[in-house]
Amino acid sequence: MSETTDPAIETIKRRKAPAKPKGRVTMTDIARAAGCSQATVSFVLNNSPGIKLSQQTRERVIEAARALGYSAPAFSALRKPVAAFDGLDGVIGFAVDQLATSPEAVVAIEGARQASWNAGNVLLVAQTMGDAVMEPRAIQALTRRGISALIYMTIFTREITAPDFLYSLDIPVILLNCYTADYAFPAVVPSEIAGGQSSTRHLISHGHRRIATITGEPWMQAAQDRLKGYRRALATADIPFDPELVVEGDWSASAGYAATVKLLALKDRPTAIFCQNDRTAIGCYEALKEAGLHIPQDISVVGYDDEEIARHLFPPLTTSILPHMAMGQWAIEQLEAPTAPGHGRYPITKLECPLVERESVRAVAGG
Amino acid sequence: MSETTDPAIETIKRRKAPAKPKGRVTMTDIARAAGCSQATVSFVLNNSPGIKLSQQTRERVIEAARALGYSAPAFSALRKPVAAFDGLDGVIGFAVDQLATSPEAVVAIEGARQASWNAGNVLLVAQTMGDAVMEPRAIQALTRRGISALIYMTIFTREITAPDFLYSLDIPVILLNCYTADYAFPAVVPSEIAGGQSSTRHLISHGHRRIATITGEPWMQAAQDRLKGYRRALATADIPFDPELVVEGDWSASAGYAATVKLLALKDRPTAIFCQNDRTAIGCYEALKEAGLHIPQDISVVGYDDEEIARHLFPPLTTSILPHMAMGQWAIEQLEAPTAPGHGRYPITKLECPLVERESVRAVAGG
DNA sequence: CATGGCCACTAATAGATATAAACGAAGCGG
DNA sequence: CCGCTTCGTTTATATCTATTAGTGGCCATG
Repeated sequence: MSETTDPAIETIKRRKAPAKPKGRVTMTDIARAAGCSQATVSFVLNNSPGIKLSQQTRERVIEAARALGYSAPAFSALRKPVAAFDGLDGVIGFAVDQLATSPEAVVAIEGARQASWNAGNVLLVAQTMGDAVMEPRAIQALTRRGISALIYMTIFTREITAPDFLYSLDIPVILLNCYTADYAFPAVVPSEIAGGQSSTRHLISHGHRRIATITGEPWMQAAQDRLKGYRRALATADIPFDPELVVEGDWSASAGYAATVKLLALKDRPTAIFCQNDRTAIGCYEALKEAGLHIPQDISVVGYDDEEIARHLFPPLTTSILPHMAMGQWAIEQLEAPTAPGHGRYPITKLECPLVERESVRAVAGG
Repeated sequence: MSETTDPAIETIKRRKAPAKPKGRVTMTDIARAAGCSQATVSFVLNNSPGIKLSQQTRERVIEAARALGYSAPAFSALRKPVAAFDGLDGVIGFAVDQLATSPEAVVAIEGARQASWNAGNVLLVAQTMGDAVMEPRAIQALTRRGISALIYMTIFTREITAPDFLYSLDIPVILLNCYTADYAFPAVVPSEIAGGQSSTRHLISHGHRRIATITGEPWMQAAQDRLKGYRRALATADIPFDPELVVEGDWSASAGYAATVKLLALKDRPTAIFCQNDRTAIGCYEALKEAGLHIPQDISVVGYDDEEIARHLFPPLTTSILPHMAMGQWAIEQLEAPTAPGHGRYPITKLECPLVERESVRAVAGG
């Protein structure tokens, strides 16, 4: 006896099916939840002109729609593959925790924009403010719009535990200035170790041997790495490491001031100071000037970050450029590469921090 | 013998087709254009898993869909009315011509973000680069999936002819730092006239009577208005206007330098200089120092814009703050106001540029 | 207390989309 | 040459959405 071929039974089975937990939310579902008809839901959601509905009903419907997570279909095929070749308009999302607090975010966005502009890709920027509630909303606002890829940036270089939803996106995700422990996404960060090393090497090559450094807040990755680079450069040049010459700061100008005062009190004063960011260098300048020392005749100073102000200090400060522009470009290039990222394991890419020589370093007299 | 071109049949076919002047593009339309069935279109557009299709067909469908401008429905009711009261997530679009060239854009965005954050609204930023091709794309990337409102900002304060599509949006549009001749949108700009006036008045109130000014590029609105404010302040104080004391610059430091040199060559030197932006003031400082004059003992200087650097000049520069933060907030407040803007005629709102007093102004000796 | 208008909404249905099933062509093994 | 598969697509249909044409209740009116 063939049990599957009786047409009548088949029909019945299919009819029964309407116990449909299809997962998908329909207007009928909303109607049920809101206690009205599907037609009403349609009217409300489309703001159909010429239809009069009570405010009450409207609100109930919208509330129910939100509660059930109703949303328009995505048509994922219509998202343009972010493209280097054709001139069409892909949309790339750029999520960053903060835009305004430091210029780096804007610089990275600018790098990404330049890189994507030629191919005709549009960049949409959203701020997450590192807020657990708003971050998903902000990123949802991007993904709902059918972006082809997402660049996720943090202001501070650091390891992050990516929010869960990053893993379930069906588009390429690139991390900028941060990375995850599981290497699930391509990531790019500045090469702070190399930066610290080349800053220090720069001083060494000018004949300095007593080189002090003022660090940032020690729990920050960047501070650790810049210090590591400093030590490497010393080691490479066979200069013994002297803990006396490392003073802990906190990235602030006032800490730079205090640290410099401390360094000047040493019996064997340094001939050069590597300030691990430009703000610290500002405080350092201040303290040196108060002590009657001239930069760079009496003492050399280098900073880090190449903030706008570094150019306007007197004398202009030799410092290292954070490669945020290049990082933005890199992120886009990854997307445009023939092997656009899926999900797998990716190495962390580090980009160099080039040194800009200005006038705060001079060869040491007896060098 | 023509096999396909019987005119009568052609006509009939054409007549039949327009039976659907619905305007809306459907999958069936795409199918017809791509030479396949509606089902195939559905498969392609949804990237339906488990369905195998030739690359060729896929491409033809996607191409046709793009060509016909197929798009998902927007469900306008689901975009949360930008709301001061409830805690739901409206999405507000922020289009600006350039993000990176000057910090004002970011400041305005920050103002808007702060104002919208509490209400739970998300801000999405797109750059138009003032590009006729990319601007519509960028803004479309915002509007496609439903934003509740659009803020349209330019870097330079000026009158614009708004792109046509701004008029056909069904959401409130606010202009920031620009305005249209037809007053079709609420607009907010800095009150440059009042700013120029209060800068000048500040000098007058410190006893200055010979007050020079170095302008910006004269075709720019801001330059004209600041100059107008300067003249008004003089007039109010019954100080005769002396054309000798107005030197044309171009916002640059080098123009500020040259202009200052010119002013110092006057028989009757000014005792104060109103530089119409901070960069000009930098050049002005330079020239004054070279001439052996001390600020503010020998001569007072005020700037305009309150750029970061104004704080770090020596002496710190008294200048006027561009109210971009406030303008961003204002834009959001308009949206949240009970009478959210539709389309009509709106006055141009001007926000004050507050003066920050630092140390570059001193009362004139015989004042 | 019929009458009619209008308000807020629903029923019915036309129109669109998603998907299961079927179909024809190509390849292939026997 | 036949049956069996697989692939790429269509057919047919179930579902979902938009819209036209009501429906019933409420109120004012005569």
